[in-house]
Amino acid sequence: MAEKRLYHTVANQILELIDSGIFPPGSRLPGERDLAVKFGVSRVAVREAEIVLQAQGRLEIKVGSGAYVLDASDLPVNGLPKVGPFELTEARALFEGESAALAAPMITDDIIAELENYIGIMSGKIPSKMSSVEADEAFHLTIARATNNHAIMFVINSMWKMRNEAAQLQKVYTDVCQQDASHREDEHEAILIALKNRDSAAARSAMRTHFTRILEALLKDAEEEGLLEVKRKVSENRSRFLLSKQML
Amino acid sequence: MAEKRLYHTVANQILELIDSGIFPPGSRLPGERDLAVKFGVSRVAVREAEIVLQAQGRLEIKVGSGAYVLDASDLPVNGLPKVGPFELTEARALFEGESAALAAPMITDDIIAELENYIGIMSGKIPSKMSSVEADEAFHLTIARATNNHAIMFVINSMWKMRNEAAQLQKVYTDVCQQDASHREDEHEAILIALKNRDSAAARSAMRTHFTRILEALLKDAEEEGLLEVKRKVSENRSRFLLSKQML
DNA sequence: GCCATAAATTGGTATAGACAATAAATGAGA
DNA sequence: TCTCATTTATTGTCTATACCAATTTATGGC
Repeated sequence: MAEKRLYHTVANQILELIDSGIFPPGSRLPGERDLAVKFGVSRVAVREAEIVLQAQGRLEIKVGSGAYVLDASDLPVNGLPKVGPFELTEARALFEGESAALAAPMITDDIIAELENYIGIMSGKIPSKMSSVEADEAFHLTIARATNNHAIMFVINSMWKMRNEAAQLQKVYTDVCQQDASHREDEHEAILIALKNRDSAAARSAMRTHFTRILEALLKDAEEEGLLEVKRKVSENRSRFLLSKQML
Repeated sequence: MAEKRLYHTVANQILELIDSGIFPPGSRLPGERDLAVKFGVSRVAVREAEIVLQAQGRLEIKVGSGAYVLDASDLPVNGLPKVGPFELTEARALFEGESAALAAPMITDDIIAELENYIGIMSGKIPSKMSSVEADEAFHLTIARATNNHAIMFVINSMWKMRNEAAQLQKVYTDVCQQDASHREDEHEAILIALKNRDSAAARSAMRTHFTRILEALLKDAEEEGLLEVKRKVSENRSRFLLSKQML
């Protein structure tokens, strides 16, 4: 394990101490001076190692206090958190609703034509190498793109990544979607019409209705499985969602 | 731009040199010794800054040769997009508005007390080691946390990261915020009252008003600078924003 | 012009010290 | 005995200097 830079080997040595359980998350590891003599290196080497570990989110260094081990299991992997289907759908209802509302007044005819194309692909009327779910994703991302706001595009894109990168989520979603594809078609059509009319409120409402239906299908689906733990969460979420429906 | 650690400010200074085009991707930047005297810091500080930039994939350091600028465009997409102040504020107005609206019906008294504390810190009435901007950040993130939705927390958190990680954005924001801190106090107070009343619509409206004011301050600020290129963008954004105001 | 060698440049590491923020120990007063 | 302010010790931060190793550039003989 001959590293090029000294601070690399030191960083790995520190990580070994952490992973071996000697310094569990939350604990404070020895001071720079102690580690320096322990590893037989200079303080700057230890310091540089801790700096990169801090940059990687593995340590938190507090001045005058010490370096504390962070929980690596939290969310460093993709930068995306692990979320459940209810959470994600609720968030998408809100955020994609706003995305559509903002896009409505400024959408171009070109983009509307693009959206029509995606709807055609999803319904199978337009042949394409694109799959149905890919067209679905493109539909929502294109609306976000119509806002000309990179922050919004990033958010919508992140939502879809969360959906795709969790295998469990993916299954739940495809189950729900395929089970009533006709609803989905109608809902997408409604969104498109609202955008064509440049009607912000209608676009927001249509988008929310879309996700509302998905969420209700998720709830129904979860209830059928009849797991006790799931049921508890469902009732929680159902009440939450009913509240959020009032906000419309 | 008072950073906590020296190497942070140095790293940002180096990034400015890169982004300004003085040191395009592929070029070699001055030696550690030169940069040290140029920035008026020690060589170690420059070195630590370059180490973190290397960890972030922005630099490649070759022993005996120098530090070379890497192309920032082709680094892994796990990062955040670069967004302008207008985009970010617009997105935050929409998303944080929904965050507050969802939080309102289910917020707990504990969290409300926490929010009150942050407001006190921002106004200086409650002494704390927290800075004003840190309290501001905590205020908005706490509201997102009150939604109990990890996807929403992720989004709001991402927004704040975009704000913090762009040195340019940071400056613009602090300029605008400090210039009328009293407005900010009133607006935060209004948000808190709406949450206390568990009033979704009022919470959304108060949050949007908050960002609306920030955006208008940004527009005014940009106009005063009178740069031609900026002016063009401003007029674009102003019209867009007026449209989004109609949606409220 | 070519190429091996020497010199200058550059990053890498070490040491020692001063400084500032924080935490721990101390002690005076209630 | 408890509380709180003060002192003391610990810890991270930054600087300055020096030396080493790797690389690049200059040099000089061929």
